Order: sequence, then C-alpha cells, then structure tokens
Amino acid sequence: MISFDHSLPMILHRALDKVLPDYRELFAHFDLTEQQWRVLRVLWSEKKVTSAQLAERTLLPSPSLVGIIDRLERRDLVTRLRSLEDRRVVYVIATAKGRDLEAEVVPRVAEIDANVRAAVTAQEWKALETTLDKIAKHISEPKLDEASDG
Amino acid sequence: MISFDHSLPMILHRALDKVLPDYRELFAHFDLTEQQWRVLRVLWSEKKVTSAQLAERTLLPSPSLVGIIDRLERRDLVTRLRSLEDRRVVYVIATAKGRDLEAEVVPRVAEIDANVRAAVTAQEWKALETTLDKIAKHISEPKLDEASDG
DNA sequence: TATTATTTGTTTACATGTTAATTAATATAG
DNA sequence: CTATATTAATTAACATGTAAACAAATAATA
Repeated sequence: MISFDHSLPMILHRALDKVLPDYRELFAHFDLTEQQWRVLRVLWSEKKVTSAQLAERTLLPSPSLVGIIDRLERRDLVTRLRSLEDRRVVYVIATAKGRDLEAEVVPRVAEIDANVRAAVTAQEWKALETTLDKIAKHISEPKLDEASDG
Repeated sequence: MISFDHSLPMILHRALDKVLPDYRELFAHFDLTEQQWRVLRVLWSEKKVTSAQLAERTLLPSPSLVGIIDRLERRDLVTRLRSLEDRRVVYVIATAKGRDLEAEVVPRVAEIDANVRAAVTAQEWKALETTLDKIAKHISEPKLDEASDG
C-alpha cells in the first residue's frame, strides 16, 4: 500500500509548495498574482483569445477566470471584447500597458525557470515530463487490468 | 528559453488536474473535500497532533486548517483539545465517528493510488520522486553558479 | 521580576478553487 | 418557422489559498 506522503497528489503538492514562492516573490514586485501572470503570459503570445481558450491554456477554471480578468481589466492591463460573429464569445486582449509588462517580467521568470531546471539533468527533466504525461494519459482510461473484478 | 506550458508549475498543475477528479469523486461519496481527507488521513495514523504538525503533514496552510477543522468538528469527525502543559497548543483528534471512516475510505483511495501508479513502471515512479525531491532541495539554496553575475 | 522576544493558533481581507445553476446566444430537430 | 437542445460566459454559494496582523501564552533577557 502506498503511503499517504508518497501518493502522487502529495508529492506534486510538495514540489509546488517549494517552487511557487520564488515565482510569487517576483510577481509581487509587479502586484501580480501567479494566476494573473498566467493569463498575461498567454495573452502576450496569443493576442486574441476566448475565455474558454484562456481557461485551457492557463489551467484556470472559468469561474475563477471571471474575477481574475475583472481585476486585470480594472487595472487596464487587459480588455474584454465581445465577438461580433458569435455574441456569446468574449475575447480577452492585453492592453498596451499590459503588453509593456512582458519585457519586464518574462526575462526574470526565465531566470527562475532556469534555476529550477538546473536542479536536474536534461535527461531527468525529460523523464519527469514523460512520466507525468504518461500518468495523465492513463487516468480516466478504463482500467483493463481490473476488468474481471467487477 | 523554457516555454510557459513546460515550466515546472504548469506541468505539475496539469498532472494534478488530471489526477484529482478521481479522488474527489470518491471523497464526495463521504461528503469530504480533498483537504478534509488529508486531515483525517493524518489523524488516523497519528492519534494526537498539534495544528502546526497537521499543517506540515497535510501541506495545508494553517489559516486554511482553522476552517477545515471547524467544519470537521461541526460534523463530529474530529475534536480540538487544548494542551495542559502549553496552553498555546491545540491538539486535533479524530472522534470515534471520524475513526470509523478510515475502514471505508482508505481501501478505496488505495485503489485509486494503485491505478495511478500502474501508469508507469516502478523505476519511473522512483525517478519521479527522486527528481522532484532533487528540485525541492535545490530551490532556496544559493545559486552558486550565478554568484559572479551579481 | 519586569521587559522583551518568540511561539501557537487564530483572525482579517482579499484572491482563487469547486460545483451547480443561470443567462444569453446559437444551433438543431420537428 | 418554432420548440428544444447546446454552447459560452457568468453568477452563486461555499471551501480553500495567501499574506499580514493579532491575541494569548510562554520563553528569554536584562
């Protein structure tokens, strides 16, 4: 039996708890939360994105996104634009002020990313991603090896 | 430069998002949140734990723990007990009702854990834990290789 | 011993996560 | 064309996360 402390959720949480403070400390200099950073990060590379696409790219749940975008919009960092073809759709776009942040934030985040990755070899890093992908794909598939246990 | 989608926070979040629903679906049968489960899981094996110890073992921030324990206490699943030696300390203990849940929940969680782990080989799993530990230890250590760049 | 510092748990204020329901717009079936 | 289903975003209700401040108790120091 797998011990509680070594279950996948716990080891992932533990790693996140260690890593996130470094990022948060940086984001705080710009009055950004980690989630707000994620939204901006996507808008810097994609220009015009629907709420649904933003949820997928940022891994943020859409109900959370509403408030996050509200607060970014209030600070004039992003804008909402209702689609003309399909009026259910809302596009989110970085403003000039929002775009200006990219040059300031991205290089410093890259430093943190690099420091994190420097902890392990390239092979270990690749294996990490592969293993996590493998687990993700395995989940929510039928458990064939237990099929007879119905 | 490391792409946004392949940064450590994102790949960990992505894996968690895939895995947690399976656990949550189970916990919902017992009207438990994932966090409440974590607290109970610790109390089942440790009997008498202070709030601080509980925060460390569950990876839950202590301000969150206050509410989580409140709600468990309201349902008579746990009890708070003020220490007599040091009256700042609060012990948290599972009630009989709380202890009864163990036999029902733990085996079914073990099944999910096993299914997750079955996604990869034993070596891959070990490498996963090792790599994450390595990263965790590397973080918040002085970055020696950049020392001259001040 | 009176003062100051530290520790433990809690509170506060605000941001986000989770689930279900809702609204407005569009698509589809009859 | 009309009733119905579906979709995109939002709202609602509640639980949790984050950072800072706080009260009470204990420890450390002058």
